[in-house]
Amino acid sequence: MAAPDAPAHDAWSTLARLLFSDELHDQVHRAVEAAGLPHPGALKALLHLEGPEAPSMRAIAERLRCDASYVTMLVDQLEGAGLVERRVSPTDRRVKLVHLTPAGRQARDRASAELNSPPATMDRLTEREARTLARLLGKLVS
Amino acid sequence: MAAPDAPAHDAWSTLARLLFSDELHDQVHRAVEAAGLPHPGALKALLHLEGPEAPSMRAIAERLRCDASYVTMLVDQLEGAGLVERRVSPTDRRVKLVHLTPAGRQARDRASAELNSPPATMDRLTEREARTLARLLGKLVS
DNA sequence: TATTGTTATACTCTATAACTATA
DNA sequence: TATAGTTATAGAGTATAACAATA
Repeated sequence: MAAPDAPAHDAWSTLARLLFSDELHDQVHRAVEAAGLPHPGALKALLHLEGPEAPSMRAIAERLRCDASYVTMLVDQLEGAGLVERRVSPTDRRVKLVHLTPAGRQARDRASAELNSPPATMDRLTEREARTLARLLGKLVS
Repeated sequence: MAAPDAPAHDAWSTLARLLFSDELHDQVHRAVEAAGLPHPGALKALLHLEGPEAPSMRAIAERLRCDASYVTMLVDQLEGAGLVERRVSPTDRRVKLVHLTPAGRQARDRASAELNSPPATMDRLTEREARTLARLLGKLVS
């Protein structure tokens, strides 16, 4: 563990505070509403359907770190809202692949735009500072 | 809303990804355990008791953006664990102020230390970069 | 009458266990 | 027999509504 006065410690603890900020909390809820979803769990599932491959129920459960039975309910809701559809896998009839519908793609994009739109406090940074911030954070997530 | 290619947008979307990472998710749960709390909601409440002023039940509800009745249950749990105590306000007998006990202060500090300890990926930044990052993030949270 | 906090209650989110169908 | 998904059920987390005490 880094010393409590190390720059790395300072940077990280500020980041951690941001996690608990009302700012972020509200933004998630706005994104949930923007996509017309019942709760944040459904949003998380929808955002994980980003890639070109339609994942299986089990694959979704593993990415979300939740139980398979919960994915059943989650996909039931999304399917009820017309955002996804289940298709039986051509290679294994036990497996169901979850495909985004056009409406689902729109909902996901709306939610994504809402989540990624910077909050008002971002105005406190100059353009140059924002660019620096993006670069430094990029090193942490890659 | 900022243009999707603006530096502010880049910075924030990277930040958002980081805040939803499993890394941070796991760290929160370790902090919850370090303080001996039943769930993350209680941790959030405990961390909001940081300042010198003991907040009222209602003030906590507003900061946590939850219902007052839930704060009653939350403070019941914290009080049952000996971490806080309710005191009737001297100026308004309807109001109850929530004070940290010495044990509560210790628990909060343990959780805080766990939450603030930087993960391994922080090593990717030089000391100078970390200092810059801390400064820029600091502008966002103050 | 309006406000603070509590109690009683109900709803939502998530997990465990037992079951069906396919491999 | 083992695996993918579903159903039934139970538990935790959170909200709503009615209430008591104080202002």
